[in-house]
Amino acid sequence: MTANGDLRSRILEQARVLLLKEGYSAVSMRKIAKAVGCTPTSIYIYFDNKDALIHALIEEGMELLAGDLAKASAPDSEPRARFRGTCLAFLEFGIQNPEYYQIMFLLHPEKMERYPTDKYRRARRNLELFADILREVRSGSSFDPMLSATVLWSLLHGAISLHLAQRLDVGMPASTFIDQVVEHAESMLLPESP
Amino acid sequence: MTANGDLRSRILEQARVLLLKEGYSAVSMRKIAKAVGCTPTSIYIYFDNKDALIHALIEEGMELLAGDLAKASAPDSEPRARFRGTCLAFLEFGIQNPEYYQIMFLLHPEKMERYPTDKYRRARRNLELFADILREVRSGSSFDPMLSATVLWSLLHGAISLHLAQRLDVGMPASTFIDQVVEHAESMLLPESP
DNA sequence: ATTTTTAGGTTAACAATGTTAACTTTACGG
DNA sequence: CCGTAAAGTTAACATTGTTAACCTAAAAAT
Repeated sequence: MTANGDLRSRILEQARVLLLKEGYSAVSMRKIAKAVGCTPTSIYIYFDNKDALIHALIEEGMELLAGDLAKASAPDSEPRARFRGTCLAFLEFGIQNPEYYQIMFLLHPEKMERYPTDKYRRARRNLELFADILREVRSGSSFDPMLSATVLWSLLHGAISLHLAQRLDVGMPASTFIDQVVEHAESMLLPESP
Repeated sequence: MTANGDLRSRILEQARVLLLKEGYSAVSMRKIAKAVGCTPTSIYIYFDNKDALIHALIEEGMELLAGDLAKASAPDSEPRARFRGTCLAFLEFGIQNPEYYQIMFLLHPEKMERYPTDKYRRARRNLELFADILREVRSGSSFDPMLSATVLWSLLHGAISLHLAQRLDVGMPASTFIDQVVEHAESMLLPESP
């Protein structure tokens, strides 16, 4: 049974498929086991518990997002366009990968309490990416780049959250909303301090 | 047994206590029943299912929030101060009532799918409140108040979400972050469009 | 070559969950 | 006093995450 790919990766694959196809609540140890073709207990050989399995999926998502952001923030264009592109990439990721985004950033804290905090260093890396661009554009003026990046992150995260939770007005096209969010984000580039 | 307050309100009360004391996942029909002193099935006489019970708690939270915002947006002060106060009130509500905020705005869509959309009219009412203040300050300039209010909502909601999920840098004081968020929110009042 | 250990996997079970069918009790109108 | 409807309970079902005990096959040790 160890012939065709190790069981661990097959478990992860089917968990991801189930997650993307039927949503988070449909992901149960028994369903994954059935899809993989093993027993539920076998999963516990490779993962301490369901949380650990979900965490592995979070890792996958973080990898994906990091790739998207790295591509968008490649330093081959003007900083302002790069800023805009990176914001858009983050928003796009959330909208196009709702399940990934959900388990990465929207899961109940109580369910994710056991998630090791140091794994979120990758998230911090993304924050630094935004801070770098802000620093580049707003050089000189006295401001805290990481603080501003966090506020920017709040805006983007909130926009994705509301969109995914379908709390936005149905009469408001998503693209219009996204455009407005990015446009507002760009106001962070202006060094106005009245 | 129908002497001391109807069972329905006692169920709600204990559900709220449990929610605030032990968090969402600790709220189970059996625990509520035990706390109230009835059987789990009795709850189903007054609530169709667990979701319906949670929805009733959401109603409570909406009431609370609406009260806070109404107080903060009372038209007895200057519009800009009112705007700042209303933003702060929303942020404070989320931070001071994490469990309420969680079930109101952060619950998994799949778990809340059955929540009747029209109940969120109260949330829309809050949005209109922000839109009104924006309209008042930025009168004249061509802009969509509801769209801007939604972007503002995204910022506030994202800030609360990240704070509640403890995703913010531990070295960053919450008050500093909140201040920065409000300060940035105020940039929406400036009619600059380059 | 034979025994022992160990890693990988299964069977069966436990406790907790939301929910429901069937039964009992209580109250009230005729 | 009887019947009916509401209020509440008992006992169960199906599903969940998780674990203890067992099995099995391969590798290591004697």
